[in-house]
Amino acid sequence: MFYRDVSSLCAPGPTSSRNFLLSLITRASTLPHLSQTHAQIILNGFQNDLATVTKLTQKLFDLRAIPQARHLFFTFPKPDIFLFNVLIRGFSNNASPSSSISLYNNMRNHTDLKPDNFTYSFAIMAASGLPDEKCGMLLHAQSIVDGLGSNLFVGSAVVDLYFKFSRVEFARKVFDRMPERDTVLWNTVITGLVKNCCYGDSIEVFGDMVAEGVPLDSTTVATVLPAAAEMQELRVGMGIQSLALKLGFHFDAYVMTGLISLYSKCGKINTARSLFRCISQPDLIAYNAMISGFTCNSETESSVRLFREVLASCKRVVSSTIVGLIPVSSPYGHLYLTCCIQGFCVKSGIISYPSVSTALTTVYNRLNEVELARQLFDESPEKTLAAWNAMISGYTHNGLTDLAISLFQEMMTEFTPNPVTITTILSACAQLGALSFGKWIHHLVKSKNLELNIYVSTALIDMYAKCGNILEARQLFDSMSEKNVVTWNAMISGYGLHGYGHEALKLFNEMLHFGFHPTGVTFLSVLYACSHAGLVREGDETFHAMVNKYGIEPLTEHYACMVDILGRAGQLERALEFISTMPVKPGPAVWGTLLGACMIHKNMNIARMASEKLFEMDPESVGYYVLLSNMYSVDRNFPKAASIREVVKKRKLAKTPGCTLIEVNGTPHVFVSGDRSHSHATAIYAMLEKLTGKMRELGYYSETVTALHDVEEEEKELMVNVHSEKLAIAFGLIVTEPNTEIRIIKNLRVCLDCHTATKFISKITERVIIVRDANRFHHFKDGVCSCGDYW
DNA sequence: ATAGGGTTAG
Repeated sequence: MFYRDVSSLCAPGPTSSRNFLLSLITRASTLPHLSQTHAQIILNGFQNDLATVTKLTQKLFDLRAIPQARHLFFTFPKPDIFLFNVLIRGFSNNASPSSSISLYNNMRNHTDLKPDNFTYSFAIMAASGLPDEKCGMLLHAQSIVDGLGSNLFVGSAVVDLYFKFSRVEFARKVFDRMPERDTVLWNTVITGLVKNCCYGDSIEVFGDMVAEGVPLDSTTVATVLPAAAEMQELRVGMGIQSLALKLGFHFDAYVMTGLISLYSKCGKINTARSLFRCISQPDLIAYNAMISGFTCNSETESSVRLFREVLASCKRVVSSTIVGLIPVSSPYGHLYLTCCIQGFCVKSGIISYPSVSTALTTVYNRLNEVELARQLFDESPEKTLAAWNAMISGYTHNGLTDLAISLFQEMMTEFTPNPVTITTILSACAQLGALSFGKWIHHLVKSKNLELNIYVSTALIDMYAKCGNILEARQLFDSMSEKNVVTWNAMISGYGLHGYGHEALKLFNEMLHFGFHPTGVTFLSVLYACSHAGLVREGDETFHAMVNKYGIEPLTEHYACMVDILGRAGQLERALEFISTMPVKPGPAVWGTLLGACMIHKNMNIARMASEKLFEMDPESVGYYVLLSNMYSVDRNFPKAASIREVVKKRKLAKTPGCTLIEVNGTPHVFVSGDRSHSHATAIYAMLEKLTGKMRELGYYSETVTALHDVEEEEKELMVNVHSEKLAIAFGLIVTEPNTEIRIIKNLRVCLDCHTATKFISKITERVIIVRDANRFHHFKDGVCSCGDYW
């Protein structure tokens, strides 16, 4: 408002020339200073001089005086295209892209003005900050019409625009069709690919750039390094490093920081440390990179020490410094440290930074302190999308999928989900087996052009596999141009889940053929597949390759899986021998698996031994008592079986109630054993009775012996017939069209009787029935189950 | 015009 009365601000002086006024504008470093200059401009009669006003407007934007700049422009009688450009850029740089665009439209109404390459470049940059891509695409088309499509400035802006809207293919097409490409254009493509998680592609483009002899600059190197870091491709990163050394910008501050981050992320913390020591005066960002490097390599002490150093050197600590210090990647055992950091943040006020509270929320969630996490989330004054994502993912990881989904729905009223939200919620869908919700998310992915995001597509594969749609998972897998280890792992474990052992092994070999390095998870997926398909020799070989060829140390899960493979195949003695070779003490998972195998092969001696270990290690878990009791029943040793059930009763151990879910038209229906609460209950029981009759004719009889354990003998047959699986299937038969698939999900393992019954039902009704239980998938068709009655 | 560190994810 100080523009209204300017006369008081300036003393009358000698008449200034235009050049003198221009230099005054350049030198003005504060707003009052500039307004004084403005007064002088008016006094000297230069208020309608284009060059002077343009420069003044530019300066006003530099000093973030947006309303003043706007006022100056709108009171100016005849702006030229250059002045328009200044305004369009100014608004765009000051977070008002919509003002830029309306100014651009305003400009188009002046028939005497012709937009130039700067106009388009600035307007397109502004459009990339809008919520919708349409405006940018229109501008792109208009720039082509005006013959500016091949202009380098315009081209860079267009490429950047498409990347910002995840239109990776569009961006690449524009780039490919540019007749001339300079370093900045190449850099823009590399940056865009990295931002869209196309790390491999960005490295490839970098390679093309080198091959074509395009001059690199430090920006090129600084942008491509994070791609190598993210892929943990140390050798690629080192190749880039040596190139930088040859070209003379290895010691550029941006490059150095990128290298520190590269080595840290590839686990070479000592190299990162010595690079850091090379920097004589590290800036804050270099410190941040080093602190976070220590943290993610579990060198918590070094991290804290460096942080203290930053504090002592009177450098201002920023939120990202703290974020790097928070032990997100290695939270275990750091609850106390996390609380201390939180204390520091509260005292210093840094807690109000969303990134800080989000990182703290994550650590609490990873330490299973869900309530502490939720409290932090609730107390955050500004809830960013990342904060919501952190909390939703925390719920998902802690098995609280229903809370995750309701929080997601709450979030949707404020935000539109980003790739992180989508991967998280897909993981919740996978856990729940919520196929139709997952499909809905898939549509969302398509509408947001996020199919090329490797996290998203991998999560989709995982979701489809875990929700029973293995073919859809495979189609997605085949359509992906870029895959990483996790993608392969997801597909392999999907095959394992469905009992397709040979497909899993085939894929594993393909993966090796393509040069991917298998991880511990890869081997677990392969072993799991072997166990579900009864592939003993293959499992054996895989385990040995993992240890001897790939040098991966097996975890308890790997051992348990091997015990499962041997045990299921009836090689119980070998399984026992295998356990004795374990370098770590076998835990409940290992003995539990062995007990399960004893159950299948009716080996009482080893079962007794395994259960003794289990009761000792894990007395609260009721599952083992059930298994042992069942074994005695099979052995016709009913008194012993009953005595074990007594123990369970006396210690008030509760068995997880079995329940089955079926989704019809997107609505979930949950059944428990003997359930009569469903609105279709009468029809369901009538259907079951009809089916049971037909099944008996075909030779079915209830497997009363092993199905039940804590129920009196006379109740057994009655209850077996109303297991939740059967209720859900009967309901599915009633409400779905003939010949359609029926999919159900059981929270525990499907029992033998239900398994047999489902085979009969699939034959009688000519339906494909897909059952997901706690362990795997069973595909029933024409009286046969894909698991070969071996699960 | 492009640029290094940091939060949320498979």
